Amino acid sequence: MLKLSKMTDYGMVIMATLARAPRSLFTAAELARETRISAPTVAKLLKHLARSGLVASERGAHGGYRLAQAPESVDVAQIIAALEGPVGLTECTVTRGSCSIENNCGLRGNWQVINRAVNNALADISLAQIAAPLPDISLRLETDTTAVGNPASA
Amino acid sequence: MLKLSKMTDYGMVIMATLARAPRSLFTAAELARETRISAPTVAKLLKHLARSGLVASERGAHGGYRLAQAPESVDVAQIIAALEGPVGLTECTVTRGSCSIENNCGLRGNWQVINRAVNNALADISLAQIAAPLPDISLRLETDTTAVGNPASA
DNA sequence: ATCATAAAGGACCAGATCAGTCCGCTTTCA
DNA sequence: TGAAAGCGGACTGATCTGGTCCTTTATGAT
Repeated sequence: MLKLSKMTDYGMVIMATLARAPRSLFTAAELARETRISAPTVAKLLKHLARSGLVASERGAHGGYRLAQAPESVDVAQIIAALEGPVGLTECTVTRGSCSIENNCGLRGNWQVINRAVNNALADISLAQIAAPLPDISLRLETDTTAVGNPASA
Repeated sequence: MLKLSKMTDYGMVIMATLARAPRSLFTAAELARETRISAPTVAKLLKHLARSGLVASERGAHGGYRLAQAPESVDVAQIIAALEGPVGLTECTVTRGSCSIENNCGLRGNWQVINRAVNNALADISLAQIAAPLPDISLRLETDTTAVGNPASA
């Protein structure tokens, strides 16, 4: 299905939550409550996000996490990369010599281009757009907006 | 890493091989030899590809597989969809009600747009381009063609 | 007719990966 | 000094993936 891991998905939700109050400090527990994701999982994710510099942490009694950068300057590709490594549809484009066919195949170069195309698609979308209550991004990315319908109103 | 399954990867190699002789009939065994992928695996893949209409099969003594459509009119997104279902980065965009957060999340609509962007990137590349010995596709998709080097010469 | 070839379909298994939890340690503030 | 909160990693159970095998069906050749 070419889907990203649930963890990454959760991570995106957490990032979106942080992005709606970009300057505020949240404890892991608060974020767990807000997102309905289990506390240990949230904690784990936040550690990863902190290590890759997407969120800033403050330790100690009144510690917590906050976004490290403005929501507008973070993109989806970055978040995905932080949580599951760089986008690479095939093994061979990331780790050479990992595929038994490598010699016969000859598609390697082409895959690399495809990866870049996908990556660009993801890099075109900012965290701010993801966090926005609703459409916003529908317009500029695609004319055909089938099935995006969703009657929310802040 | 947002990668597709090895099976899909192999499937792509098989499709590329078929595409280099679009009218010829290949037995599963021949394709296995040519691609260096194990025979049972190739057979399995071909079954899937046949069911989704990307390859045509002929049973019986002189049977085999051939491409069902011209390489130019098949795209990467189709092949991926055939082998691992429709592109959908998150569960919720494919199967509603599968995510425990679904209500709180609010990103669903946005994800759908992202999926479409990725899908378009993949649909922009034809099987013919994938099967081409080399660059071809480098130019039109991306200016930055770092590391596509590969000294093949049919 | 019968046999060999080849695809169709599905059952099956071992191993890897993933989601999720838990622990002990460190830092900060009251 | 103790409570709150992050840090780092180990661990486990369940799911999924890759890969194999077997039986059945269809076709062509002898």
